[in-house]
Amino acid sequence: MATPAGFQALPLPLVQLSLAAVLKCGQSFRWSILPLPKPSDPTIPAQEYRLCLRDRVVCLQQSQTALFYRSAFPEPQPSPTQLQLREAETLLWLNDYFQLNIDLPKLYDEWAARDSVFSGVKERFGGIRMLRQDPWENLISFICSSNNNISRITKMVQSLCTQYSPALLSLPDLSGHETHSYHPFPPPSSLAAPSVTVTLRSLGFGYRAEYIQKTAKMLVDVHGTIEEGREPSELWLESLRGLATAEARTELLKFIGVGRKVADCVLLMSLDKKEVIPVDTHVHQIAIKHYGFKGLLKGKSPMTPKLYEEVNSKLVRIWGDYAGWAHSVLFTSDLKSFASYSVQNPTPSAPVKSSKRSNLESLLPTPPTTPSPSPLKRKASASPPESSDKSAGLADRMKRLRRK
DNA sequence: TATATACCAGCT
DNA sequence: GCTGGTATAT
Repeated sequence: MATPAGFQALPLPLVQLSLAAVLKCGQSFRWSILPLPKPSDPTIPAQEYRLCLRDRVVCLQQSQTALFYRSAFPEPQPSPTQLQLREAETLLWLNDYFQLNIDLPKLYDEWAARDSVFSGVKERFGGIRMLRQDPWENLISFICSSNNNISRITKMVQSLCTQYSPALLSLPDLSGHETHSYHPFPPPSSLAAPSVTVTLRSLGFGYRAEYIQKTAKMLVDVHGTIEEGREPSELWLESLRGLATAEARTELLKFIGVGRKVADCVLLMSLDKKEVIPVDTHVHQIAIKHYGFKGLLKGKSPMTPKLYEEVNSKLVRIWGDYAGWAHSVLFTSDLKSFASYSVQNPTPSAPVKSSKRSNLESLLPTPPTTPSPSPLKRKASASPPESSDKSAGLADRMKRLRRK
C-alpha cells in the first residue's frame, strides 16, 4: 500500500511487530488508539496510534509490510529541513522503544521448540514483543495496576497526565470532527507534593494515590529536581539498567506500593531484564492449567513468595533467557480482550463476540502435566541467575527505612 | 518465616 | 462478590 500522507515508511512485517497487540496488552497504558474512517482495503491500516513524548506526539499506522510514522510538534512548526531532522530522531526512538534490533520470529521458533504450549499460540499471536519503556512512567503505571484491570489503569494514567502535565498540543482525530489534546507523562517533582494524594483520590485512584505521591516524594527527596530536561530521579531510574537484575529489583522494592510483581514488571518492561517473569494471578492460572502447578483452577489460592519463586523459576527454565518476552505472548493470548485476535487480521471490522473462554483454554490441548516432582531439585545450569536473590532481597528489605 | 485481611473503585 | 497486589498485623 502507499504511505499515508505526511508519514515516513519503515519496512517491517507484522510478525516482527503487531501494534494492535503490543500497544493494548497491558504493557503501556498511554497510547491513544484512533479508528480510521472506512478502511475498504484490508491491507490498509485500520487504526492510528498516538503517544505524547516529551516534545512531540508520535503517530503510527501499520500495514502487513510496513510501519508508518510521523511526528507532530507544537507551534512554531519546524521548517522542512528541521522536520527532517526531527523525524530522524523519531526513527531512532522507534528502534529503541520497539527494540527492533531483536529478531522476534527467531525467538518464537526457539520458544516453540522448547515448549509445546507456546507452539499452540505461536501462529495466531505473532508480533508480540517487549516494549522498552521509560522507567519512571512504567513504575507509576504499575503502581496503579494492583487489584485492577487494563481498562481502568488506562483511564487512571490518562487522568494523571491531564491533571499534572500541561498539554503539549492538540490534534484532530482521523475524521477531522474532533480535536484531542496530548499531555506528556508528568515528571516526579510534579507528583511529590502532599496534596497530590487528595487530588488523586478524588480522581478515583483509591489507595494507590498515596503510593504514587510517596514514591514520587522519595525520589525527589533523594535525587532533587532541575529546571529543564529530564529530572535526576528519572535518569537515576534509567541507570538501573546497568545493574544486575537482583540489585535493580532491590532498589525498586524500596518504593511504597511496589512489591515483587510490580518490581518485576518494571525490570522486564523498562530496565532490560528480559528474563524476568512477573507472576500475577493470571500467570499463576496459566501455570496451573498448562505447566503442572497445583492449585484450584477457578478458586483463589494466595500468591506466596515461595510460590512466586517456583512459578518464576519453572517458566524461566522452560523459555530461557528471553523468558519474560515469551511470557508476554502467553499472557496476551490468554486475555479475554484478545479472543478474536489474529496477527494476520489484527483489527477485524466485525469484532467477534467475546467468548467466555480464553484462547489458551479453548485452543490448546491440555498437556499431560505430571504433578511435577520438585522444580528445584535441579539447579538448571543454563540459568542459575538469582539463586541467592530471594533471601538477600528479603533480608535487605527488612532493614530499609520507609517513611511514614 | 509463613498466612490472613484491609484497602479504593468500578464492574458483574 | 470479583479484580495484572501491597502493606500490615498476627
